[in-house]
Parts: sequence; C-alpha cells; structure tokens
Amino acid sequence: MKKPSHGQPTEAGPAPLIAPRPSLGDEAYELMLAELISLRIPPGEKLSVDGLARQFGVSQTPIRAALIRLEAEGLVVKKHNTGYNVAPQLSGSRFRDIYEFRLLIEPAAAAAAALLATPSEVAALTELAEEMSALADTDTEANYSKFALMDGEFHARIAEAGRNTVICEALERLYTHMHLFRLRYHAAVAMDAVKEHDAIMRAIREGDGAAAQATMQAHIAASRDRMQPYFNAT
Amino acid sequence: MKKPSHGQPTEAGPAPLIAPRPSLGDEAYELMLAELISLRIPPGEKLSVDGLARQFGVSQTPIRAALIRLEAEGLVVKKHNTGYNVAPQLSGSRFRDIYEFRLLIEPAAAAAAALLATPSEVAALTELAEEMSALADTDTEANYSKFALMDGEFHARIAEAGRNTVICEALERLYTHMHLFRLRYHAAVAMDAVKEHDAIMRAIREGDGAAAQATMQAHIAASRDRMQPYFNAT
DNA sequence: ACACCCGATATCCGATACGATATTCGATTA
DNA sequence: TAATCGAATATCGTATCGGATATCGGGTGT
Repeated sequence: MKKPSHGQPTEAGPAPLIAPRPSLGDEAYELMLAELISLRIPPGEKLSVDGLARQFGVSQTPIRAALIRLEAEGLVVKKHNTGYNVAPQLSGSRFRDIYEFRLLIEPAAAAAAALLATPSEVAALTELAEEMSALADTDTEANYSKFALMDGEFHARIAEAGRNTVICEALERLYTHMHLFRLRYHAAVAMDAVKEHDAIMRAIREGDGAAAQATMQAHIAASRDRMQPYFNAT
Repeated sequence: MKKPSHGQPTEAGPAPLIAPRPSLGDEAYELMLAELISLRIPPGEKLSVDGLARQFGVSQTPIRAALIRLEAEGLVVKKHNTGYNVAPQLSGSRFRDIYEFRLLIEPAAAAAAALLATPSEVAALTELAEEMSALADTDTEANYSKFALMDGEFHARIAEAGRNTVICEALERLYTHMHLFRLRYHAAVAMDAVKEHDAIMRAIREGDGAAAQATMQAHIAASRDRMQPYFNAT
C-alpha cells in the first residue's frame, strides 16, 4: 500500500532514474504488510518487536515505526506495556458497516469514472477485467488469492478514475481489510463477479454515469449477499 | 482524537478506576495534535525530532512515535533523510474532494441517526446545538475556534448515532483537516450554520430519516458554498 | 481441590550515546 | 554571475541499558 499523500499531490517529477533507498522503516512496513495480507501471520498472533528485529536483521527502531503505521491502519493492535498483536478477524457488524459504506461511495465513484476516465485508464481497466475473467476459468487455490488482489485493484482503479483522492484514500484503507476476509472464505469470493464487472466496464466505456452507478451498486450488493452467510452471527 | 479501534469494539469494561499511565508516545501525540489543530505551529513548519524531544523533556522515541501517527493522519509529512514538516494548507482541489465525500456520507449518516439515535443521544445533540446557538450571538475571535470545534463534534455525534463505525472513522479523519481551514477563514465559518443545525435536529428528533438526509445535504452544500470563494484558485 | 499470594522471567517503553549517510549552505573558483 | 566543492548539520539507524509491567509458575493456606 502506497503511503497516502494527504496534501496536494507533489508535482510529479520525472521518474527517479536511480531509485533512492527507502527508509528501513518503510521497508519493514512493506514486508510486514505482505506477511499480514497473505495471512502468513495469522490474526491474533503476538508480534514481538525484539523478535521481528532479529528476524529482519534490523534494529528495533524501524520495526517500531512499521508497527505504529500498521496500527494506524487497524492491521495490528497495541496494548500498552504488552506489545502488538495481529488484529482479530472482522466482526459481523463491521462487515455490514463496510458494505454499507461502500454502497455509499463506490457507485458515485463509478459514475464519476464513467465521465472522467481517460482512454488509457479505460484500456487498463478493460485489460484487468479480462485477466480476471481468464483467471476465473481455472479456479485453483492459488488463483483465488490472485483474483482477490486483482478485484481490489479493479475497484481501486475505478475510484482513481473518478478523480477524488479523498474517496480513493478511504477505499484503500478498506480494501486491505476486505482482502483479508476474502482470503478466509475463498469459496465466497465466487468468481461470479466477472459478469458484474463486465457490466460496469461497459457503462464506463460508454461514458454512461447513471449506468455505471447502478451496475456498481448492484455489484457491491451482490458481493455482500454472497459473503453475508458467513457472518450471520455477531 | 481518540485512537480509532479498527477492530470490533472491545467489550466496554467498567471505567478504569485507577487511571493507567498512558504511554509517553500517546501523550506526545496528544500534545502535538493540540498544537497543530490550534495552528500554534503553522503549516510548513519544520519539526525536528531532536528539538521536540528537548522541548517536551522526553527522549526521541516517543516523539518519533507521535510523528509517525500524525503522518498517517496526514497532519505532517515526512521526507526521508530530511525529517518532518507540518502538512501544507489544503489545496482547492482537495477542498472540493472533501465536500464531495461528505455529501455522499453525512446525509446517509443523518438519516440513520434519525432512526437509531437513543433519547440520550438526541438530548446531547440538542444541547450541543443550543450551546452553539448561544455562542453565535457574540462572535469574538476566541468564540470562532470554539464554534468550529463544536461544529466538528456536532457532526461527529450525528455520525455516531448512525451506528456505523466505518463511517465515523472516515469522518473523524476529515474533521481534523476541516477544522484547520475553518480556523484559517474565520469569517466564512459564518455562524449561519445554526439555523441549518436546527433543521437537522428537528428531523432527527422526529425520527424522520428522509428529512434528516435532505437537511444534512443542504447544510453541507451551503457550508461548501460559504467556503468556496476562498478556494477559487488551484 | 481450589483460590490466593508471591517471585522469576520476558517483554515493552523509554533514555542515551554513537556512527553512517544525506542534505544544506556558504565559500571558492572559473 | 553561475557552478562546483566541502564542511556543518540533521536525520536515520544501531547498540545498549534501566525501569516498569504483564505473564506464568510454584507454593501456601483454607
């Protein structure tokens, strides 16, 4: 996950020809994020600063920095004088809250995208949708998680095309968490999503804001209903 | 600002009778947050870890922690090997993005609040609205900032009454930034808001979701239009 | 058998000192 | 004047230490 630049976008300089070494804190963050979103470190697990420092071969300072950032995103929880733990699984009520939130935001973002997307953005989205479609044919274990990642990117790209950075940032935070429970319930990811994605893409390609909004809303509601059964309790 | 507990709400234990000493990192965070939202440290200002550590009489460790958290909220920006600076003023485009976002979220939250608010929540909201009304009569410099704070709390409380923590957290992040530019342009805060607040409160008291949604939308749009002139450029 | 108290261990929080590296800014030079 | 070089400064990260606290175990008493 990129660091959200909350301020105005820094003027896009030319691509840095020599990659400046990022801070160790940032690297540690990226590594741990990868461990978390792949569930290689299970929810609830204790995260010892000392242990992680030895494991990554760095001192505690960068580890601390990474953990603080992860806590701000809700991926780990901290208890004073006790340390960090991987955040627990999403509760049913939070699941509902997230989908309610998405239903407010994403249809609007899709409508904006239909009006504002550049041809290259549309092309990229179309390609992404096709890759997902191809992936859906052979549903192996490995493909599930790849599909889940691409689904997150698909929605993120649509939001980007909507040209509202506040919306993008808000959704970006959610996608990490959504990805986690999509991984938990492979079956429900149900690659049914591809047909709905096609409908959305058609609307965006035609610049039809109303249709984009409607199809996106239907898609999210359908996605929620596919997952819902797993969260009956709570 | 409270630390958002992204996970499910921890079961509300009884109030801790013996106050556990918070970590110095948390205290440093609170202190610096207060400095920032009051503009006592102006935007763009350099924030030296060493300097802040001496100023607060603590070591660098808690200061680092506080700065990392503030960065995650977009209140300060970090450049590798250069340090931290207070985030710059909001740009015009970000201003528009924020209001677009609020127009999507807050009317829905108000509608939910109209249906779900408990009597005590309604009472607290009513009282808050009345205090603001009283404050609006004598508009001194000091009252402006107090009013701005209460306005933020008013909206936050309504969101809370809507019983969607994801929405609450998303808005909470924005309110800090909104507060900052409300402070910058006192004049535009224009305590006109009180009449609009009354309309919203009436709808919530009567449990009229549709009216709550409509009045909230009108309120935010009006607020945007009051501020808009200050952001013509960019 | 159960509850309670107490001590050992491990960990976190924070302090401090130090080294490596990058940025900044002034001085020198063409 | 403009550009280059070098020293001062600050940050980033390391290493280490001490105090405080949570956790876990064993022992005692009822």
